[in-house]
Amino acid sequence: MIDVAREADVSAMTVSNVINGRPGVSADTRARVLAAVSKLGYQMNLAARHLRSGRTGAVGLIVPDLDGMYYAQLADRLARSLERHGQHLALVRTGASRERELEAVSVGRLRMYEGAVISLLQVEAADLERLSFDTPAVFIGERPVPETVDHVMMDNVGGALLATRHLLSTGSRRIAIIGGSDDDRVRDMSTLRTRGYRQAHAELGVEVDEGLVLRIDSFTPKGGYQALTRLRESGVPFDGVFTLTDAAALGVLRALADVGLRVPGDVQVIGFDNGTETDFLTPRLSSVEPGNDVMAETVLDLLQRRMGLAGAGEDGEPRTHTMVPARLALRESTR
Amino acid sequence: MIDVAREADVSAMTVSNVINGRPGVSADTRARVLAAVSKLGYQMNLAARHLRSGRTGAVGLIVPDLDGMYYAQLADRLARSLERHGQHLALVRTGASRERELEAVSVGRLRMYEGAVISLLQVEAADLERLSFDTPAVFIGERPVPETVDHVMMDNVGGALLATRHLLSTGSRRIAIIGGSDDDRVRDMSTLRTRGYRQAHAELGVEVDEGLVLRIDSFTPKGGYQALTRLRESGVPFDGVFTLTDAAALGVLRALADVGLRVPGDVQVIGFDNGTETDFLTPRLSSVEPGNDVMAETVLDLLQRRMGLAGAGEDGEPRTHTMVPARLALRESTR
DNA sequence: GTGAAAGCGCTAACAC
DNA sequence: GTGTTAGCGCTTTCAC
Repeated sequence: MIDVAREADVSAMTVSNVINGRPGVSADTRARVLAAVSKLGYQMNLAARHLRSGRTGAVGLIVPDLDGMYYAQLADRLARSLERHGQHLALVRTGASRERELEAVSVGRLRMYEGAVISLLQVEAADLERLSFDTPAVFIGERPVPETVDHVMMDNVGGALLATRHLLSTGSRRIAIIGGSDDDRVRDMSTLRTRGYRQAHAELGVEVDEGLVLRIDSFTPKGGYQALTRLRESGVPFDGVFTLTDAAALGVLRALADVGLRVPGDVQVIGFDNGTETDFLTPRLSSVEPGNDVMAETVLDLLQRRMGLAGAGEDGEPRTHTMVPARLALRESTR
Repeated sequence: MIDVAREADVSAMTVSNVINGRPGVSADTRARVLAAVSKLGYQMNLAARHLRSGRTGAVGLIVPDLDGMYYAQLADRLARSLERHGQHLALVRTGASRERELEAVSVGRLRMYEGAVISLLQVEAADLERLSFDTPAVFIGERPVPETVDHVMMDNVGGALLATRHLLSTGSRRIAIIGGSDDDRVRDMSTLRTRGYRQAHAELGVEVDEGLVLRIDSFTPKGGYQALTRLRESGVPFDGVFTLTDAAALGVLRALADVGLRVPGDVQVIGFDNGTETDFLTPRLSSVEPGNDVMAETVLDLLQRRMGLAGAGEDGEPRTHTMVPARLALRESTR
C-alpha cells in the first residue's frame, strides 16, 4: 500500500480511503490512486484489515454436514447472496459432534466472522447461554436456542400434520411413519414430525398403532427400504406411509414395488422436503413443501440486518423467532 | 495474550510457544501458562496470527455451485478431512461466471488460504498462466489447466466409453445421448462424455445418427424429461439411452414410463454418477461410477503434501495430473 | 481534502 | 528455557 501511495504521490491513508470508497477524496486524487493501484497490480492484505478493523468479509455457516441436499442448498443460497455484498462464506462442518459444535460456536471462532448461520444438533440451549454473541448469529433448526438470538425454523409439526391429515382424509386408517420417533424428550426433526403425525390422528379420533412407528438408521433411500421391509416382516397391516424425508421415500416406493403393492391403490405414500426428484419418480411422489427458499431468505434478511447495525443501536431490534409455514405438494402417490 | 503472560508471570513469547505446542518450554511453565489461559478464558486472535505468520487455517474451495450433489459431497469430504488437521474450509461460489472465477483465483484472494481446491468452468488456461500460485492449489474438473499446477479429474471419456460400449454389446444399435454436445471446440463434461460415446460407436463400427444427440437445458430430472420428450416427438427411433447424469436419467425413466416404453425391454438406459438413488429407482438404474471418493482422497492427499512443504523445497515435487478411473455399476435398466 | 502518528495482537529472529 | 525487539499492513484518530 505504501508503494501505491508513493506511486500516486499521496499518503497511505488516502489510498485506503480511495480503496474503501470513502467520501472526501477529490476526483483527481482518486484517479491517480486508482491508476497506481492497477499499475502495480496492488491487492489489499485482508488479514491486516481484519486485524485492524475487525472486518473479515466472511460469514460463517456452521452445520452438521453437507452431503444431504438441505444444507448444501442453504450454503449455495447464502454464498450466492453474500457475493452481492462482497463477502464470502466460511464453512464449518461439525459432523453433529457435540464437542465440535461447542468449539465452532466458541467466542474465538465466531470472531472470525462478521456474522454466522448456525445449526446445532447436539448442543443444548443451556450451553449457549454463557456465550456472548457479539457476532451477529442466526440459528436454524429445531433444537431450542437461547431467547437472546434470532431463530428461524421450518414448521415440522405443521407439515407432518398436513401430510397425515391428508392421508387420513383420503381413507387411510393405518398409516406407517418411516423415521418416526417415540421419544418425546428430545426435540429434533424426527420427534417433531412424529408429533404432527400423532396430532392429526388425535384430531380425527384415530388411534395410532405403535407397530406403525418405525425408526430408521439414516434418512436415505436405503434406510427407507429397510424400514419398509421390516414393517412387512412384522406383519402389521398398513394402508398409508408417511415418510419423513423424500430420500427415504424413494426406498419406500421401491420396497412397495418389490412386494407388488400398488401406490396409491393399496398404499398411499407421502414424503417431506418436496425435492426436485419427486415429480419424476414412479409414481410421482406427494410431499410436504417446507419452504426452504423462504427460510433461506428470512435467514439472510435477519443476518444482513444484524450485521448492518453491528455496534450501532445496542441490540437494537428484539430477537425474532420465525416459523416458516409448510404446505402440501400433492402428486400421484396419494389419492 | 499479554494479560495471560502477566498472569502466568512469563513473556508473551512463552505464551505463544505454549499455545502453539512448540517444544522448548518446561513442563512447569507450560502448566502455569495453560492455567492462566483457562482462568482468563483467553482465545487467540487469529487475524493477528494471520497477519504476522501468514497462516490462516483455511483452505479455499472454489466451485461453480453447491446445489448439485457433486460439489456438495466434495465440500463435505474436504471439510471433514481438514477438521482433523485443525483447519477449516472457506467456500467460494463462482456461479460459473468468468468474472467471478477470475476474481476468486486472483493472488490476493488466494492468499487468504493456505491451500485451495479449484474448479473453473469458464476461465481459460491462458488466463491462469499469469497467476503466480504461491498458494498451493489443486485443480479439479475437465477444463485444461496450466502445466504448472496439480490437476485431478474424473475419466469422462473412459466412463462414457464403458457405458456406451455396454449398451452396444447388449444389442442396442440406436443409442440416444441425453445432454450430448456436438461442439468439439470446448472441453467440458458434456463434450468429453460425448466423445466417449462416439469412440464406442467407432470401435464397433456403428454409425451415430446425429438425431440421437440431444442437448439439454440443465442436468436435472426436468431437463432429462424434456429431452426425451423432444426425441419422441422428432420421430427418430431409438433402443438405448445414455444419459449424462443420473439426475437427468430420473427424468428419462419417467418419460419412458409415461409413453409406455419398457426398460430395459424396449429401451435400455444407463446414467452417470452412480448416485445413492440409483439402486432404488424403478427400474434400478445402471450407471457409471466415476470414483468420486477416490478423487476426493487424491485431491486431499495432493493438497496436504503441497501445504506440508510450503516454503520447503522450492516446488519440490513435479506437478501431477491424475485421471481417476471410472467403472460400470450395472443394474436393472440395462440388459 | 489530505497526512502523520500510533497501534491492532501476534510471532520471527535473535540475545541471554 | 525464556525474554527482548521489531514489525506484519492496514485503519483510527486527530491535526492541518
